[in-house]
Amino acid sequence: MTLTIYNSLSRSKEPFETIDPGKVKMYVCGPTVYDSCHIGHARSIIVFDVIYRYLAFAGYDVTYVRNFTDIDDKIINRANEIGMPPAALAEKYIQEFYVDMDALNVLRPTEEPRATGHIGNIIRLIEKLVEKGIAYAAGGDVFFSVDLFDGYGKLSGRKLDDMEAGARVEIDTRKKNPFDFVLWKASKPGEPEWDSPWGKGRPGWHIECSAMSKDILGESLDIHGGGKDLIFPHHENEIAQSEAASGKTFVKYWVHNGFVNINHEKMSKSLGNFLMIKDILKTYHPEAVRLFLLSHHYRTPVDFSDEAVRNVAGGLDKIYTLLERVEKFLGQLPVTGADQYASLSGAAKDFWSQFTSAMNDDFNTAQGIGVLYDAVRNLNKLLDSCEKSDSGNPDDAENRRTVFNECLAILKIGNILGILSQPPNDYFARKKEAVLERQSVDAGLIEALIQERKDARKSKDFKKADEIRDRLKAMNIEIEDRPEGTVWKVMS
RNA sequence: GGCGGCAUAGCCAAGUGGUAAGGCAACGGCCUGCAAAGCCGCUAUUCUCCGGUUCAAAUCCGGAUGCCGCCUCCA
Repeated sequence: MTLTIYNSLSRSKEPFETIDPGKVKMYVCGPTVYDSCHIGHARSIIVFDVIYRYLAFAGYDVTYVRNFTDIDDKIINRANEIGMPPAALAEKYIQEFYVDMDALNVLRPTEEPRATGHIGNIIRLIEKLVEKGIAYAAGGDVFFSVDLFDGYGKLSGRKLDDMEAGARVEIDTRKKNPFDFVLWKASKPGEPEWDSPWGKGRPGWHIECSAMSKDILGESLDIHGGGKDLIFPHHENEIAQSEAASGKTFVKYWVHNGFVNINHEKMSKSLGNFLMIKDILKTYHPEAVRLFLLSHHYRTPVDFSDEAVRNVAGGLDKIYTLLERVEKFLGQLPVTGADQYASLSGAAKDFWSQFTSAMNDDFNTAQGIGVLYDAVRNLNKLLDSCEKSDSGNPDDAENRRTVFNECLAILKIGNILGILSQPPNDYFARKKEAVLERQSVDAGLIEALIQERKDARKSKDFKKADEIRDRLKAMNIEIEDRPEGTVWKVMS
């Protein structure tokens, strides 16, 4: 089955055919680095991280570019507020961005250009537009003339005539059309500035992406992604600039992810309900955040609530519990590697093929996660029968092969989704640490209580044993009496 | 005013013409000293409502209601 992708431009799913066979040129709008990243950034970046992983897995040679907008009004304003040079502020948040992304197990793109590293290219692109008569200078600024680009509005479905000029933004009288947007902005005293044919200034937001994508990927891209809110005006303007300059189709597939709401409300400054990644990760395991975001189709809105994430975190525990079980059974977990796909057989192969079918249908990770849980249940069942010597396949070697295979399929699915990346012990240990720290509970105390309970059980004092168990439960600690001894876990 | 989206069980959520995935929660069973974990079973004759097309509709078309987003920096 071939990959189909929903294209915002045609508003329909289309078969994915790359410009150059076997190669994918993908550009995704990265953050403007003036503040910490919030859960909305996380969704966008995780969605495209999974798309990147999947395309690479599918055998494409993917060049993935994600930029940093490191010069912008917001950065300058914020820098002035706190009395910091704009460049230093940008650098600070770029470093913070990497901390968040590494924590979320996001792969580094092929290239991560910064706007300030492409000023020369940006100026050349603007010059080209001015030469073509599509852009015009006015008092140190340069504007793009939307009336002179025929396709303006084709991505967002807007017609210039239908839009309310000046409805929410003051009309600049120097503009020929109120919807003309700025390509180059004259600098005010004390602001970061670069020399240009129009005087000292800095680039407008939209032109940065057009210039950087062109420099690194060329005039035509396969995929351009970003949040839904970027469709207008940002991506509409990118199309206008790039296509006006090159005369070629800028992007084949426009991919946009939906928003994250918080308790049914949009994140906004006025509500003060921005959830920053670094704060969320204090409470939830990063893979739980990934699994939560990916359990909704990327184009639909997601409502973030503690209850919803906690439910998903429970599901992740379940999968790691299985991995722990497999590790015990096999001695070690299978290692994922591209060459091992061929070895998948039987049920493992079926699950894997169901997963890729889901992914081939416009990256339907929600459906794919359903397959993952099916595979988990199946493998648990198999281990149940393996552990009972009187039933199941008596051939131990055959059982081990099957367990290995099915576990490999699960890990491969996890690898595409960017989860199940840790040894189960580390996963549970990390959860334990987080909770113990939050509740200031001592692990030694827990061990002591478990030992005390063990003694009580040995002497058949079940009343006392149950009391200890209740006491641990009150501490959010759950215990399991396994054949090999009692283990404890933190409840999600 | 213009453009667009969504409505599926107690909750979350897939499913875009062939007879309702999955997760969480609840309940019954196996297992267990009792639990937990795991497994099995059970949980939507039905997909906001009203019409229409079709042998066949949650899926397509028309209408109604409700919720939401974009048009301003925004992932």
